[in-house]
Amino acid sequence: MEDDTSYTISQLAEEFGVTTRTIRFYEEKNLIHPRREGQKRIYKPADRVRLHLILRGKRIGLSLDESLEIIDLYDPSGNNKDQYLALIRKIEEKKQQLHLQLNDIEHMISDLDRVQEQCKRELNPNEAQ
Amino acid sequence: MEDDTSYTISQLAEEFGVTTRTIRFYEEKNLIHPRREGQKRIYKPADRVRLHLILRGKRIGLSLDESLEIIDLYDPSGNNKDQYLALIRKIEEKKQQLHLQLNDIEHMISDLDRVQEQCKRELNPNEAQ
DNA sequence: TTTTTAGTTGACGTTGACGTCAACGTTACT
DNA sequence: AGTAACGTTGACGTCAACGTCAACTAAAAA
Repeated sequence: MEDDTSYTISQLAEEFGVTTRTIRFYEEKNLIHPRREGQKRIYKPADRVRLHLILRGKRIGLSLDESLEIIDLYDPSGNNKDQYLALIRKIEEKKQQLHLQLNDIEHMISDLDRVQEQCKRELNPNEAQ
Repeated sequence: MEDDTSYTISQLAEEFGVTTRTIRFYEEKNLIHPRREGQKRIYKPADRVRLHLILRGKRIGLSLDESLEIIDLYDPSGNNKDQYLALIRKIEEKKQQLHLQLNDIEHMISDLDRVQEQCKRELNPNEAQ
């Protein structure tokens, strides 16, 4: 049942539109941990997912460290009750942050909507608003 | 009818939780243009709004240049038909970008929701889900 | 009048996130 | 055996977005 697909560094680079340098840099910063075959890196689906999460994080303005924090929330690396509770709290915090960002973006969009409407009114001053 | 409120640099810094250095830096980058009284900067409500927009941009991961682009969309600095049409298109593009970000964030939130639910299930394995 | 208390202008330092070589090692063809 | 094509490890460069510090000015308070 385990997926034995694997990728080279340039395959992933191509797929996600980043350079190989970038991917190696992420490894240097401990965001990804590909295995080695000889001296070459080989990437498994799990690594691909991590890369995907990092890049999604980047798109919404997270730093690499922040993305790493979120990725770490995915692996329940501890197994006792307290750690689960702590994890749930952390996740709650992250979600709140994200909701704040959602708010900012929604405001920005509706601001732009207003400006756009104003523009259109300038163009057609005669039409009923 | 004009609002003659004005602010010092440190008032704004305090209000928005940034340093005065940051605000001066934004001026150096042509994001804000306060007037001078002697050699001191004096900030008007319009400047405050610009600062607010910049910081909102930062929170959602925009660069200063990107924020500036958006801010510029607010001032219909041109007045002919073509310029309005161009402006409307630009705004549409920005909105689309923002919708993509919205999507990323929503996905991230629902991912975290799932992880959190899974955590809770680990804690109470007996309860009906 | 001296001393705080803002504020100002440089100039240089720093940090994060990579880019850009250079020098080298495999593997795969020809 | 030679030569591409792809990979590797340093090491250094770069750019944005500030931080830090020094040396100065102006106004206000003690």
